[in-house]
Amino acid sequence: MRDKNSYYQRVYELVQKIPTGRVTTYGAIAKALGLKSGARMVGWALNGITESDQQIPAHRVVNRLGCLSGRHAFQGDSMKERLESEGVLVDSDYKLELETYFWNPEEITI
DNA sequence: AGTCTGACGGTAT
DNA sequence: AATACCGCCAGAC
Repeated sequence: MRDKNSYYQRVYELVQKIPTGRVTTYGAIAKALGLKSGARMVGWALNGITESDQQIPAHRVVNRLGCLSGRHAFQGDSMKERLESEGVLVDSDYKLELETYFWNPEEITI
């Protein structure tokens, strides 16, 4: 098993596996990685991404409320813009229907 | 070296 | 049902 040293790497890989037009939550990622409550660490890992690493769709990662908690790390509403560009309807309050767009990261663990 | 915060989540009150 | 507090790991001050 990967050492927790690769924790960031795992988060990046998982996020890159998020299908277009789909979103996931920090908790789901943390859980998929085997952590119980490393949701904060997931966000921390994504903190080193930002749009500089646009190859990593960090904008597809939202909190369990379906709110774009990390939109502040993007320039203005670039996060919302991208999601809408992928077909994800984002509410005026930077929220979306998790039930509709939620993607389970454990799904690829098959 | 110690303390606090941080792109969260769950449990307790 | 809503709000508050605690827990997780790592980094920054």
